[in-house]
Amino acid sequence: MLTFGYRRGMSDDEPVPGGRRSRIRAAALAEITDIAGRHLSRDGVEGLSVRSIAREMGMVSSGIYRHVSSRDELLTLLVVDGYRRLADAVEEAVSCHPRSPRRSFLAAAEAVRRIARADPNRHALLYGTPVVGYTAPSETTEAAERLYGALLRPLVAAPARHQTAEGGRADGFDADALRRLAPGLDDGTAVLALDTWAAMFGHVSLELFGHHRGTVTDPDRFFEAAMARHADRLGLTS
Amino acid sequence: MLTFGYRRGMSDDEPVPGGRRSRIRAAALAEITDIAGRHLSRDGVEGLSVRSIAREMGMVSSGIYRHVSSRDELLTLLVVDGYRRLADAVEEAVSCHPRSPRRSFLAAAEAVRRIARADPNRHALLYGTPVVGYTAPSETTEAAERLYGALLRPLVAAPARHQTAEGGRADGFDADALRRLAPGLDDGTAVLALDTWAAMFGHVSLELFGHHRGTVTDPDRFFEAAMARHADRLGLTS
DNA sequence: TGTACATCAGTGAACGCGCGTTCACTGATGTAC
DNA sequence: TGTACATCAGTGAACGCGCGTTCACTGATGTAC
Repeated sequence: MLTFGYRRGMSDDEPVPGGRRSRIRAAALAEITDIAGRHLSRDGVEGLSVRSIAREMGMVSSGIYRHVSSRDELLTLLVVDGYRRLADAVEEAVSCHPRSPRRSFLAAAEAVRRIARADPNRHALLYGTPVVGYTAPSETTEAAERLYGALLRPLVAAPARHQTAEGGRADGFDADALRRLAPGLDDGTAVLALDTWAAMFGHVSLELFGHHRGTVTDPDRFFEAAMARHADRLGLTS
Repeated sequence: MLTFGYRRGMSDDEPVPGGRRSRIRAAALAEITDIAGRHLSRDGVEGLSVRSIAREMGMVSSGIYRHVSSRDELLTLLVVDGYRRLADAVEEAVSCHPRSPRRSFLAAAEAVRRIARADPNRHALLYGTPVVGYTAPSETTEAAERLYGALLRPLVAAPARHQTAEGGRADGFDADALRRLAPGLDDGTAVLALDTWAAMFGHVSLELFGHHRGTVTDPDRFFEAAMARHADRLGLTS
């Protein structure tokens, strides 16, 4: 659908982007997201409140509702932002090794862990206990898809190492859904990828949520070695 | 240290176990734990409150403090209980297949997932986002050890499939710590076991926390197939 | 066996806290003619 | 260019909520002599 310049009187109530007011508005929303993000990092989701954000902005709590319709919308902003950060980091890591799928894969895994460790409460928002009473809107899944696409990219080059029937359907998953994120992925690699993700996010969450105490002595090395084994399993030799 | 029958005047302020009063006391604590557990299952940790438990017991909120010193102690009770349930289920699953390590392993994994799915909020208490402001006392780690011991049991029979230097220390973990839970475990199996756990808890958490939407079509089959691949990887053939 | 005393489970009121959200409002800023 | 009007970001007060924890107390139950 094509729309021309003349925007006045359109049913869409968003003001003309680029106007002074809308720039100020955008800045305010950015400030809210920024403060909310810092509160999330510091105190976790439970410490995130409309009132505390308003307080830090030097504003009355009800004022926030000019920019955000509810606390849930605040959460959505943060979730989307969290996936964006992860996706950025992984895309960058992958693009550093254009000739080596194995190195790309390992760098992507390290990036996921690095970002998570840098901000455990944000990791917990994405991969920990779902927030009660909050149901993530579709925006969040869309944000996540860029991350998963980036994680799959190095695997498209992986040799088929595993047998799976009918596009994975007989094994309980849908290879085509993954292929939509990373065209060219074969079925057998898709299922190993899902398994690798489970191990990857599993390792990171177990570490951050305190389950490695006593057995894992050097988490950096441990994770690196684990991911190297998964690279082997995926047949990523170079 | 030996103690004889005469307990009156001991510095220990616990009453003689078996006395009428202590039986009533134990029953009250059991009721509190039971109600707390039901509230946890229904509403998650955040919905767990001293006041709501008191309300359901038909008691005034301050009365709970006769039995439990703080909300945190309540959490500890529930965490310990959660590990106990898991450990019970896994031990039973393992003991069903005394001749087949592979079947034992698979049954143990299924048990973990079954228990978690039966009570997602309880799973989240153990393996989800740590509760802010709560630091788990050593009782909880002790309770967890029975679970991990049971999970390792089938693997003691596994053939060494992996090379690891110096008891795993060079790879960032401590094989001896695991051997304390399951004597006879070799280093190479220990590290694969940790990786399998990451994948296992990873799969379960990703599923329960809503990250399988769109890609996993049949979670039962998917998990079963994933665990079968891990059994292969561990060299559990029979 | 009876009495005096000690224990202690449960009461009721209070303290002090923070939260999300609504609503009528003010006053500065933008816009149409 | 000047004026009348519309927009809308931020205010301030209020509603109604639930929470953990303390503390002096009552009264039933146990125990020692």
